[in-house]
Amino acid sequence: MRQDFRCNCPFTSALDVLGDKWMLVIVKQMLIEGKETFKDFTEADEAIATNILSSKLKFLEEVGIIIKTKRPDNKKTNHYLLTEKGLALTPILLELATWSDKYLRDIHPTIVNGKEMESLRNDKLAFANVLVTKYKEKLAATMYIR
Amino acid sequence: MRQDFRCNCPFTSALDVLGDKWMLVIVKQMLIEGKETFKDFTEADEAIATNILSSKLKFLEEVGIIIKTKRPDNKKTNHYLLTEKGLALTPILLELATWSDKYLRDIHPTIVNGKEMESLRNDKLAFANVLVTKYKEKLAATMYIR
DNA sequence: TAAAATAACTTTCAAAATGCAAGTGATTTT
DNA sequence: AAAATCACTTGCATTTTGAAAGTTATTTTA
Repeated sequence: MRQDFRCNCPFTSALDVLGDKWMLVIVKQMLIEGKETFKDFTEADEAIATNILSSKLKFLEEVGIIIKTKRPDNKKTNHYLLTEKGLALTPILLELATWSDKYLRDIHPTIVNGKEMESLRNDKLAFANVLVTKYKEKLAATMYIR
Repeated sequence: MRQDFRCNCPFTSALDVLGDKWMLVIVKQMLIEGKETFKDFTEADEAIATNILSSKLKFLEEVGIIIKTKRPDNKKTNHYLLTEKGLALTPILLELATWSDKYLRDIHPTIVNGKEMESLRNDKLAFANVLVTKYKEKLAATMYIR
């Protein structure tokens, strides 16, 4: 899956990479829901088809947003992890959720609205920092091999 | 074009509406490049096909991100304008551009990097405020009818 | 004021992306 | 050793996207 950019606009170029139904959903599942393995993703609420998942993971890796690793004790299971480039998508994700929270309830009233959402509304930057810190702590605490 | 939501996740729901190649590009063209008319959009760098443009404008209107207006002196030309809900997408757009600026240059070196980008890097919030204020001033200074 | 040009689409058809369901092959687990 | 699991791939139908040409109402120009 080779990447073509429509033009030199930074907005458009971001969307050339991220602008589809799945890319940021997968990143969200990794960052917020702790999903790592192929199976994890297939079991998510969003129910992505395995062939699509496969191609999207490949593309996310090509672009450098994730890397594919294994645990030392298991040759079968792959663990997909966010890189710095991937973790840097956090602010985009949080702005998306903030916008949903405020402007999408009129046409989609069942959007979740729990503690997490409140905490995000309260202090977006702090929320981002906690997420990224926790993610990095998980990486540091676990043995992954490329 | 009816909208279905995959689940109740605020992140995913935002992407159910915005997650494609075109939605946010059109919003960007309106907010940053001052585009208003059907023709304006077809002449942009991104070169959207007219049938796609037509369907996306319809959807943006359905969702409440834009409204379709006319000027009092012209019955032919439509002017598409951002609503509050649409203007509230500004932070998402700026985060996308910021991410491109920092993380996409490795695979796309010709991304523009001028004064605007520097100003955005410098103070994202101020940049957002200027954009939104200017847009609202334009609306206030011009006669549009629904 | 009639003819030409323009704006905003729609239609048609081809190509690409998405999605479902059913494999496959290499580990792991029982 | 057999069964189960994980990470996919394949085949095919459906949906979305895209290019190109056509349509209609309104403006502009000669």
